[in-house]
Amino acid sequence: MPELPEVETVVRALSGVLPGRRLTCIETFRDAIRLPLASLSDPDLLRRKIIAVRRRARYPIIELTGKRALLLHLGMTGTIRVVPATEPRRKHEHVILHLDDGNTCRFDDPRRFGFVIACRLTAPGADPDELADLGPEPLSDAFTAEYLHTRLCGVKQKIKTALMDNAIVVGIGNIYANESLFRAGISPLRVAEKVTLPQCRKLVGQVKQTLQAAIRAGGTSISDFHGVDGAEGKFVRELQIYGKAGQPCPRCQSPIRRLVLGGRGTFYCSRCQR
DNA sequence: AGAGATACCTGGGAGC
DNA sequence: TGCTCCCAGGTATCTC
Repeated sequence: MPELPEVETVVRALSGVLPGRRLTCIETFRDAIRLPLASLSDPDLLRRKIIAVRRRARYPIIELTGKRALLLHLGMTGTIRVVPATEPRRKHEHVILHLDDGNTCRFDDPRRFGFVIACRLTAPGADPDELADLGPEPLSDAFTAEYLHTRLCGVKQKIKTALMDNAIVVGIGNIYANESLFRAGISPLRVAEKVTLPQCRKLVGQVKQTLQAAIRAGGTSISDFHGVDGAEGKFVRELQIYGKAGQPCPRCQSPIRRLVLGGRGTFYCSRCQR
């Protein structure tokens, strides 16, 4: 499943091959995935040159000339690949961008939780308005203990829910929220505003370390994709708590608990996490 | 307004 | 073995 490290990897790969190419045609194969695909039919997008591929949170942005851009999200199962136009279309390829060098950039997503939309930019290099409400990047200098502590002031949600709120900090999914809270020794059930500044220090540090470890491990955090090219994610081996209900806590050996928070599986040690 | 719940979707695993 | 059921996840949107 694409988490922030995977999106970063995809964006780096695309930025090596797409800039400089022109869009000659955009094919869509259904009306909508997570969002309608109608905005891709705008003829104004064609013949424009791709000038950059970048990332904000988990959204890849393919920037075109004329302050236009394609905004993407990989959802749960989305993948992007660049292959020759002659390659047969796969079952779940919903969008195919045709390039002026005979290649295509294809968006494949079996579960259709992702999307591709066309948008406008206020200036070259700017983020689209659609991303205006996003919080800071977790690996940036803007994500500090002081920031988090201030931001959690008055928040009655559980800390785990708050940590996954993109308005507070972007890119922390369910797996990294569980792992970071365990490593910081903070219960996912703790009310967000009750998390102290020293605890925020631990938490911010563990969020950064966990994400960086995932990037070093090659990204993929669960083994959804084994088989195709054997590219099973290595970070799954480093998980300490996620998916381990009933198993002994790696720190104190008491059984790991599971409950559902905000509709998501939540794993924690009631002894190590307070 | 803030917080919680729900819809969206399908492959894969568990259980019968 | 083959069938059914349930679950996983992020985000937009709804409801209270």
